[in-house]
Amino acid sequence: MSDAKKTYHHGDLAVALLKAAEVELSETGIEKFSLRAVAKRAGVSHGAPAHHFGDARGLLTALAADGYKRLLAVQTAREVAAGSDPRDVLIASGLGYLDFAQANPELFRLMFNSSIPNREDARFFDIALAVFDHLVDRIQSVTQKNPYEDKDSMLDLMTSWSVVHGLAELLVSGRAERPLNLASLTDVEKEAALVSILDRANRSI
Amino acid sequence: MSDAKKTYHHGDLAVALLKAAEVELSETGIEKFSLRAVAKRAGVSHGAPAHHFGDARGLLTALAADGYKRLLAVQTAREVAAGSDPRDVLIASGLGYLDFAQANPELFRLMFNSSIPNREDARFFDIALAVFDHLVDRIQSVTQKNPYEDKDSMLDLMTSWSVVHGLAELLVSGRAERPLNLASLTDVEKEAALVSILDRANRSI
DNA sequence: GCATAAACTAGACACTGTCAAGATTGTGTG
DNA sequence: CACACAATCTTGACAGTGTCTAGTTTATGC
Repeated sequence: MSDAKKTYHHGDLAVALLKAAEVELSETGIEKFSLRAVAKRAGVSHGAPAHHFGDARGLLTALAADGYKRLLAVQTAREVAAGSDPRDVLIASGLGYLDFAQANPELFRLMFNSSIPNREDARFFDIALAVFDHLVDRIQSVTQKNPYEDKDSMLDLMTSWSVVHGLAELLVSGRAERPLNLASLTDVEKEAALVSILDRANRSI
Repeated sequence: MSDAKKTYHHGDLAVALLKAAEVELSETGIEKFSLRAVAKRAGVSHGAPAHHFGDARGLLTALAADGYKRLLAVQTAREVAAGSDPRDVLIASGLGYLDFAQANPELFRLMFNSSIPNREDARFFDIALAVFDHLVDRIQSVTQKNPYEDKDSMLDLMTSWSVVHGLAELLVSGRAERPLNLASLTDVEKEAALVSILDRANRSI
């Protein structure tokens, strides 16, 4: 966009549209998201996105899939900084989940709170499964059992996932604000509170 | 609607619109919700709802507030059937939360997954607070401390809320389907699995 | 160099929520 | 009972939306 000539053919409109869509999403929110506004933001006609993504749903599916990729990256970044104890790594993985949600609230809502993304889409399905399987690995490191084979271990996984996801939802929607008195907490105190919650829920593992 | 004469003035259009809105919501989903379709369903012109609810957001705020009332009712119904042990009552309260979510998935999503309802609206705010305070009571019965005053007790509350809410989200969105193999479970087995998850997360309380 | 495909534009269509103006009906006051 | 007034509802208009189609421009392969 910056130093690109204004040619008829954009060059890499697909990625430009994804970037524009994310900015549009984070600024206007998912309910007021407009495909035409995205096209305008990318400096292109309102019909252009169709050729790359089919329809609005296609664009948002691609954006959500990219979100999963970044979610996984944030989680693994947290994990490597956590040390080697499997339980610590599991908690760190959860903190990465919370990091991502708070840093990209509208994208998070697109990924989890809306039925817009097409979950049958291959690329979306694969990366979403990869994120789930990553959690499977984290749990297995703690329980020493494969959740896919051991029923109790899968229940542990669902417990762990539920609390992390639920807490993320409560944070993103602002519902955790008052109960946890977040406004008055430093970043360190806030993280301590979140760790404390994750820890309680995972104590039975 | 059934035996009502087709008069110019409807009589109780407000409640008729709420009912129509809920049917419309559950059938078409929140993303394709249409105010004009609701008006048509109620047999009234597209401009009629405005007089009772202002705009679409007003109608959906009222519907969401009604949802909170019913959520609370489902929870208390579960609780009275649970006995007297505070921990059992807390788990039962959570099961009521899950009951409501699964019985009214789109309404649940409207209440928690969208920024459409106006949370500053007095009626919405009051009933939502009542649901939260109900949880406060349930936790206090277990911890013997007031979460509003005792920090640890509030962290217990947030843990409990997070897991219930997160599990509800995973159920409603279909993400819990495969991991828990829900399709092959009887109702009794399914409830046992859910109780098991809630139990694990609340074990530290 | 040229046919063909890809990329993009521009206009049309049906649909949406909201607003304003007018028609109809209920209600309270004399 | 009559009548003014307010509440209720209809109708039409407006700007905005996503998607479709036809046409224009450009890149690519032979």
